[in-house]
Amino acid sequence: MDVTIYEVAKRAGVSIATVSRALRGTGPVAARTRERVLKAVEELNFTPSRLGVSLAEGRHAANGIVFPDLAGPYYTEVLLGYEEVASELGRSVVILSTKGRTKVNDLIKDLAGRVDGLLIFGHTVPEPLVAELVRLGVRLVFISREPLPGADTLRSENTASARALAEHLTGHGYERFAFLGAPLASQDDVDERWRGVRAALGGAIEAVPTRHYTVDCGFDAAKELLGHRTRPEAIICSDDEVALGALLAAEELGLDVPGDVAVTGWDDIMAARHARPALTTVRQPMRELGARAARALDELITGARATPRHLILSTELVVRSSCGYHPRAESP
Amino acid sequence: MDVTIYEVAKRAGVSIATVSRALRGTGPVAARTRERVLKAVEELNFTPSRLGVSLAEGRHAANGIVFPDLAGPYYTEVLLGYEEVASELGRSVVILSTKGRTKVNDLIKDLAGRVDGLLIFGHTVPEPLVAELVRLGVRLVFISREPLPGADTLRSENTASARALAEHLTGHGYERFAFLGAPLASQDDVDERWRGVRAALGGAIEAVPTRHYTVDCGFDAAKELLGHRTRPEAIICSDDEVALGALLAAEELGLDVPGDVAVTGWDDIMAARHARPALTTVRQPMRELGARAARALDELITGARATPRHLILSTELVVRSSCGYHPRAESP
DNA sequence: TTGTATGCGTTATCAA
DNA sequence: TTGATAACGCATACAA
Repeated sequence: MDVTIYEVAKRAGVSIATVSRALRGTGPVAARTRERVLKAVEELNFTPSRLGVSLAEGRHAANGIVFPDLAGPYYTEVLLGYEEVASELGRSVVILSTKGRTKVNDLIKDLAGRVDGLLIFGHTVPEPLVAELVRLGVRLVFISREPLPGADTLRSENTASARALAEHLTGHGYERFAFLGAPLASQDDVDERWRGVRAALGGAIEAVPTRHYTVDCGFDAAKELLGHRTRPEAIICSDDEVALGALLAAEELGLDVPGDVAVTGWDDIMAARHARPALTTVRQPMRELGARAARALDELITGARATPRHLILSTELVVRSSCGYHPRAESP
Repeated sequence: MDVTIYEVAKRAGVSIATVSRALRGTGPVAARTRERVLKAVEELNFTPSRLGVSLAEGRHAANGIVFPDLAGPYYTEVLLGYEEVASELGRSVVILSTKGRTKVNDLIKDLAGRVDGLLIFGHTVPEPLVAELVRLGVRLVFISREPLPGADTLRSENTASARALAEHLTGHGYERFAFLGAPLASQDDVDERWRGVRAALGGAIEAVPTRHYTVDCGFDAAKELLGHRTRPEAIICSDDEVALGALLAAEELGLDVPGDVAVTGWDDIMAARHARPALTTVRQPMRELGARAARALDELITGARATPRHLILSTELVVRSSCGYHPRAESP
């Protein structure tokens, strides 16, 4: 844009203060004056400079979001819910992917300087920097991370879901399990899932790590795993994408799912419903995580709430056909 | 952040001008002075205010992106390429989804005030507003839209790919076709695809519109279509998601693909490879579209290039198994 | 009801 | 080599 409040003021024959008041309704303005101002605004096609407003107001009216990668539906879904609510609250969303970036710290600091608050996934941001951000008073909300002081955290329930899933599978009569996508480093969500199923299944489950949580990695690891003479009866995957890979591997090996081997996922991404066979999984409310994060951030920023809050959203076991035969299979 | 350049200056015993110069290397600073400044910066943990910098520099160092929706892999992939290159060029990315939004114009104007340039998908933005943005000198790049004056446009080739696809299908011996996801309003890409296959296939193809370009809509429309007594031998879909829906519909109706009916998609999203049967489709370089858009915008913003450019990226026919039996079927 | 003047945090010009 | 100081575009306390 180009035209400033001064030109509007001059054209309307008033001061810039009056223009500002007329536009924001932040003080008394005579009806006739307001009209003149509005007319000038219209004629000049004036839009207040975001920079000027932000500088004067001392806020950006923008939220940031930091994720490792946007490939795959999980982060996208969360982002969707986040952006929707943020926009509703009058805030823009500035994104930052850390995948393959060097100098992540600088990028995040820059981002922090552009927004009023940050949504951060898991352990995307190095711990020392998190501490620094907290110290600087940056409003923070984390998704899928253990609680920490000075920031909100938002998670999905994992342990109980893991038990429910394990029990459903033992109900099918399975006795030998594998957990595909086992955590190498501690990735909070996956870690909880793994510990949950292991607690329920005891020694009957074997951990099989993947390099990443992607279809391809799931495919590779499952192919290796299923090639063994003594393959597991059921593969519990860390997430739906890994599970999708496992499904493909089974098919390539000529194995029937769930006849020869059962497979389950986690998250309930859209493709889970469309997979053949349809994937049994644990539904995680991804969009709601994003939406809640936006609201939580808003509370923190506006000061509606001062003390951090740590929320755990509940999940739901979604039984489809990849985990075994059911009397009445749920339709996709 | 909180500490300003004034505090640094005071601590270092110099003026703010010197601090600025020392930090940006934009003028002569004695070595000893620089050291004192840097030390003060370090001790106070000073980071220049983005707002101050932007106001003084007259630029945001940020790009915007406007898309209808982020659900589905297409926009996500483009966004990924866009953000990556933008970040490489030192620019943040501010996103805006128009899906389900009222007052889209205001949102877009606000966004335009936050960034140095905008990437816009197809006809997401109302034409009058586009004209206004052009008039205001906002740098614009469009993806998937016919060329217009005053902005860059970036597209994938559609017509020739359509012909190649049509010829491949007639090579299978099919004679009755349907185009699923036919354009209701003019949606540029889909429109070109439809016109392309119609030109190649003539009267042998029937247009079947869907409400949206989603799996669900594809499913519904395909179920209806395949329920008829005289169903087509091959369904050419507007895009992969619609095609995925068609695959599901066929399965639900007990129809074999490609035995009873052939199905093809467009885009080559990740799920296309993993579909059963694997989807024959036209690959579109989605990430590269995003990456190129970011570079084009940068050229426009820095002034490296003044005149708009209209680019068409080439596509590739990807033959898998959903379109018919091949002597040596390509592995997924 | 309106106007003046100041602050917001930089960069950059021009003197010194 | 350094320092005052004027932009940059707005909001707002305070005065009139």
